[in-house]
Amino acid sequence: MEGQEPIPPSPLSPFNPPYLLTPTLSLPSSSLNPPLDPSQVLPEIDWVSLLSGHAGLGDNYGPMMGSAASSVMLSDNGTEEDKRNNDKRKGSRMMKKASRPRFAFQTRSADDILDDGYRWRKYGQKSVKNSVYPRSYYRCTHHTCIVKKQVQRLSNDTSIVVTTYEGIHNHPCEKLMETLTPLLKQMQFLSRF
DNA sequence: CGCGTTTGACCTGCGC
DNA sequence: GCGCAGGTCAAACGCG
Repeated sequence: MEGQEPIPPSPLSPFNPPYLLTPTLSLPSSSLNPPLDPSQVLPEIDWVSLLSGHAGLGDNYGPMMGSAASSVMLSDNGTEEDKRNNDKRKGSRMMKKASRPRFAFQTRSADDILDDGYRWRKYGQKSVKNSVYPRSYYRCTHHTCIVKKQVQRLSNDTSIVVTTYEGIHNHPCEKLMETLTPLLKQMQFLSRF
């Protein structure tokens, strides 16, 4: 992937939900990186486990977010309706195999958490095999939103963070709304004249 | 006090 | 069936 020309964002991208555009990523200095060469990174990261859908890696493999990251995208449309919905435990403990779109990408950043405008709550952290760094699990804090993301730093290139999103936000980006609300009010005010 | 993080336990899926 | 690895829960804790 060449990553130089502007690449239309993927419709499945969590940064581009169908109904709204999020502002450009506000990453800490030096985070928006030169395009990564995935061939250097892919061998180490376990994309299959990261994306852990059963779809093959090659299914949807393409660039996204311009030069910000190299990425892997796939949507595992859970074809088989799961018969194992027997979540007799507290609530629905083990989620059925996700039928939500998953999207992974890499960023070069000193911070594990990139500010994508949404609010996330960490609900777990696990050390994973073949990786020095643990994988962190986050959920969107919006009460109606079930989007999750996983964040993991590569062990052979510690400047690279792999973020995997699962699902699409069903609510507006809060930071964007914060930014836009005053503007909208002003526009409404001006439009009266 | 509310919200977010930490962390150990628990659960499921999968390979052998 | 067993063990391992990954994913989630929830109590405890910290912070503003």
